[in-house]
Amino acid sequence: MSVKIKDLANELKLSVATISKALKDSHEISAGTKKRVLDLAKKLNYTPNPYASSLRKRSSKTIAVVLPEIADSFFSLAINGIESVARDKGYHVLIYLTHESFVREEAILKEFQSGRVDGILMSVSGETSNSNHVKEVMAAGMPVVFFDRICEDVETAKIITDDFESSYRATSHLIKAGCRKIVYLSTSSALSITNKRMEGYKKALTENGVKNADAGIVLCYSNSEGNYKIILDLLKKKNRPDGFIASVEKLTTPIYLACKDLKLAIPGKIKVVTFTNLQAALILSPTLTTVTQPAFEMGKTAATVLFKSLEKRNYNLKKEITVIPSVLNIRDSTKK
Amino acid sequence: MSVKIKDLANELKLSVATISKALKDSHEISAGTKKRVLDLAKKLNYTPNPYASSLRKRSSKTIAVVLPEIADSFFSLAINGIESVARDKGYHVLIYLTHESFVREEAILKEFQSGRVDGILMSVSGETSNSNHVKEVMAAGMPVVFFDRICEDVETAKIITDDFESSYRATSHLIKAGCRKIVYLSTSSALSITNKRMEGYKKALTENGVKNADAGIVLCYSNSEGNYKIILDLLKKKNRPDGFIASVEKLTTPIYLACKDLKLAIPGKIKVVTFTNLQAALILSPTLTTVTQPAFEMGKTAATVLFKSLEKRNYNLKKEITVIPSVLNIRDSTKK
DNA sequence: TTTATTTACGAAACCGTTTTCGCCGTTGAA
DNA sequence: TTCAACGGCGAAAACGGTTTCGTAAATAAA
Repeated sequence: MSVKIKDLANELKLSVATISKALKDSHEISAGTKKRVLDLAKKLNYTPNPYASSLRKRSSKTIAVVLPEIADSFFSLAINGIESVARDKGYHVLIYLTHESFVREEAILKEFQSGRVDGILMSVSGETSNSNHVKEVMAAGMPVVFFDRICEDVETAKIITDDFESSYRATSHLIKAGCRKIVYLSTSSALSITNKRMEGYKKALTENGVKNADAGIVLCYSNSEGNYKIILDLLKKKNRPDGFIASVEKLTTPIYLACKDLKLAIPGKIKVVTFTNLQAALILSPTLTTVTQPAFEMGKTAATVLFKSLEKRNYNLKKEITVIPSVLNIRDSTKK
Repeated sequence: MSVKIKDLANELKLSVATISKALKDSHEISAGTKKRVLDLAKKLNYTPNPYASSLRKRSSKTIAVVLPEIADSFFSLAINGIESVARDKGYHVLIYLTHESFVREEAILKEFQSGRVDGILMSVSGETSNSNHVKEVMAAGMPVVFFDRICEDVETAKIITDDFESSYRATSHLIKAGCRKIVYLSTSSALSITNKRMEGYKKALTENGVKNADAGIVLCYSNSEGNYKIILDLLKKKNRPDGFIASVEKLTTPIYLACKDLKLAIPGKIKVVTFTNLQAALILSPTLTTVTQPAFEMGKTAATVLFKSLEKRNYNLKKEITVIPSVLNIRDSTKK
């Protein structure tokens, strides 16, 4: 059994109250006593029981990070950002994966009513179209900060990137490179970021005289083989696309594979741009034009905003939207 | 303030003891009472305070995962595996990143003396050569399961892959493909997995008559530009290597870039194999021969083993070493 | 009928900290 | 000299569950 305050108290002939105060450098305790306590604590290797303290203080010094999955390099980087500031602030971070399932997301959030965490950072699942579960936990006094995949109708802080603009830029770039039949490959249609990206895509098209911009939007399922098949079929059509804009990282492999298998040259026959943070974009052949999101920074500022609200109790999280721009890295896959 | 057992007790004119027992379906409580309690609990949206319960039961239903970083696709997959079984078992998972720093790792482990978690899954940092911090927390009764990057001198369960054999296979494959000057690109020399891989590499070389196998081992630093420079310099030498075996994923990009910049054809002038789980290996050009580790499975079984020891108190973690083999995916980057 | 056992529940201790409040002795001001 | 203020500490009540133990009534065994 580990050493507790009581043990220190017995050893030093002091009360537990005194020990507790001494350990947190209270002004009520004399310098001499403090030193005796600290020395003994170090000697006996005392570490406070976090659960006792959390129970009494009604604060856990831990936050939850709720994500769809970590398969994507975006979330890997985001977690790194989150963890780095959490560690600075002395917070612990619990991680929960929804695996893109709404019911899981609901179940996870419901648990947070209990006060297990002091705050929540989340990126919603692809199935999430309803935000009652989030509103409920917020109504119970739990601060929530969204990053990347947000719920637009929930009034709280949101850290996003310029999905509309970057998609608009990427699409415009394809058009300037000579594409006339650009297909936007999407996954979940429920997500606000997907929709914003689609809007950016559509705006670029309509600005360039394309009537039916919706026609170029193709939904891709989750599993890898299915997506390959979809893309392959697209490319086999007589009126095949001459440009792809892939809204998620994992579509890159099926696109490149399908083009290779059909011997369609990139960028000769078809140009490609992907939303991704993969470093390997540099060594694909051709090198891949990407929209890279500021994943690390988004995680970092999401955490920073959350901690700000945890530290100052009257800090208002509502309506605070931070936009960190993505960058379009033009490479060979969209060469004229 | 959220609803607690006392509230339920008052409402139903029962004692808190009865409520507590009813909620966990104790045989001491009649079916009728149980139903009344459960119904009211659901109606009032009661969620138990985890800290109160953890304090009393001296178990937290949470585990810690201590990792170097999540930059690598290996750890992303491993976390997915860990989380999936943790969720099944009703456990929570705290995540800690050492960023390859030994002092961080020490500080993190020290915190676990307090009983914040019931068990630890870890993959040690690249700087970790000494295992006292692990032994210390284990001496305090905390179960630890290593996966992938283990401490060999700590007696506990370890989930590893066949680093020696897979490296041996990869190197032999390069030799069979005609390579005579194979360089092994390593990062941390402290890690047991790095060393095992080096041993596999050396065995393959010496079996094939190479005298000074150590000469082919090159240490790469952590940052990307530095590694690029090292590789570039290697390739510029008059007696340049004709084969690379890269021990970590992140070396892939600098290798391909350097070869491209020097116009050295892969696999014509130099053949490459990398330890990686990157899906993009399929679409590199040439496609990359890889040693892929069973990352998801390793995470999953590490968690499974840990939970087994948590459930049965007398379960012996010592000496239980599980080896899950890696697979060598032969692709074009090592073509004859 | 008496005794033993079971059923269904409550009182209270307990987990390890934090925090309020009160006490005693010393010091400063009046 | 008296009273207020203060410094340094301890007693005890929280925090919200869990668990042990006791007990009264109901049932079973004798």
